[in-house]
Amino acid sequence: MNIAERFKNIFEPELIQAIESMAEISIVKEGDVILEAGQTVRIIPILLKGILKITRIDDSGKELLLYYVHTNESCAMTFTCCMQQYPSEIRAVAETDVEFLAIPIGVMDEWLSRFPTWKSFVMRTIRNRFDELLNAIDQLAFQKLDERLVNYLKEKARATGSPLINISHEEIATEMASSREVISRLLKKLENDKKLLLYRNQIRLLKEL
Amino acid sequence: MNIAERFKNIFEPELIQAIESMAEISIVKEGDVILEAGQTVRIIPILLKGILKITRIDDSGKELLLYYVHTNESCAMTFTCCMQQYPSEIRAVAETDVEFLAIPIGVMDEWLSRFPTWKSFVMRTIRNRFDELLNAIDQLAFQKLDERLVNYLKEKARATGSPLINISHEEIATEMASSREVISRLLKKLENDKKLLLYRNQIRLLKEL
DNA sequence: ATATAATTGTGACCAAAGTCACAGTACGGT
DNA sequence: ACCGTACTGTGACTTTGGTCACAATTATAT
Repeated sequence: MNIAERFKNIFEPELIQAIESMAEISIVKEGDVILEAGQTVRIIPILLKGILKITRIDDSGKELLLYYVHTNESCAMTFTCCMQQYPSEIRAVAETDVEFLAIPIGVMDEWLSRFPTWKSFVMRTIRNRFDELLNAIDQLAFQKLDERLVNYLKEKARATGSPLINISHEEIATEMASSREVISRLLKKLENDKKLLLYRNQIRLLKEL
Repeated sequence: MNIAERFKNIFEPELIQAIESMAEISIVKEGDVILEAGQTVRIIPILLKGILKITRIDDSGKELLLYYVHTNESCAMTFTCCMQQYPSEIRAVAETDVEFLAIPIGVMDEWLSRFPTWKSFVMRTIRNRFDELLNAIDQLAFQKLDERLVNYLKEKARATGSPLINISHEEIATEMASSREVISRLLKKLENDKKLLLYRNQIRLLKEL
């Protein structure tokens, strides 16, 4: 699908033209790091295909999943970072193979005044990310680990569109800033409760979950 | 201090004029709720005096302090909420007596395109609030309660500009989504370690903290 | 095919945090 | 001065989650 076709419902024609003339298409493989914490933000990504995973890294290297960026979405952090050339606070990794439009950050300021649809897109994105960060905070502050795990699995399934999740217990533990043994035990309990099925490097969520 | 004087370094003259013609000044007392979770956002507040406390409320009523809004600052949530008239995700309470400019949300969209200094103010605010939410997430995900408590106390002292904090253990427990007994014990330990002094409804932070 | 590495399962133990119960203390109002 | 209430301190216990140790299983590479 070309850019004009894809965005004709959310961006005005002049903006689509501007995007076509300024943006480059980037393609990265699953697992590739798009943006490392601390790096300076150089482009605004708009996803054409695939899923980005946004995580927060602790000084000691521990990690926590914040949210996913889906097709036709962008990452709010880059908007605000790029306005003043701040370094990134987060890490963005390709959760699947990913194709995205890379828009140079220099146009941000001008587009914001010039294109109403860009302004709404930016504001909508920022709002969604705020909500997701608040959701992460809710989970951490108010939920126990077993509830967080169920939520994590459901989100993962929703993001990938499949109840079959390919991941090891170790990876889950990392993304939830917990430890492998604890996750293994909680998963086993969920399996005993007929909420899911466990395989090696794979989990099948059942409708009971 | 009048508005023109106060904002002459961050807002352009036309914007200051616009603010003067559109904004009302509101005065609220310590403890007053400016915005309740779920309420629709009707104004953008810019603080002239005092401190706002922004908290997140759980379904079950549990609470968590997110951040403070200081003089000359605004709250990013309202920016993004008001663009599309969403209900508020957070509660805003006057931590001290507060005086603020109430700007009707209708002007937001136009000002964003029309005044470069308003655009930077909005973006800077959003960026700061993102950072603060990320900080809250770091605390919850990676720090133990005793470290969080120390951090909480330092923030409180910084916000109010005094090492003498007027608060009960119960209130601290609420704002940290913990329980009173645990907070009492941790505070006692900090007192034994000569990091602070405990009084009734009052805590004095020592320089050793 | 076999060795090696990665993954999973589990028991035992520990540490952190929450809960319960209750006592003692300080404060505010009459 | 006295009473009722809010606040603080603390011991005992429970739950949750993290750590250690080690076994069993499955995948991968040579």
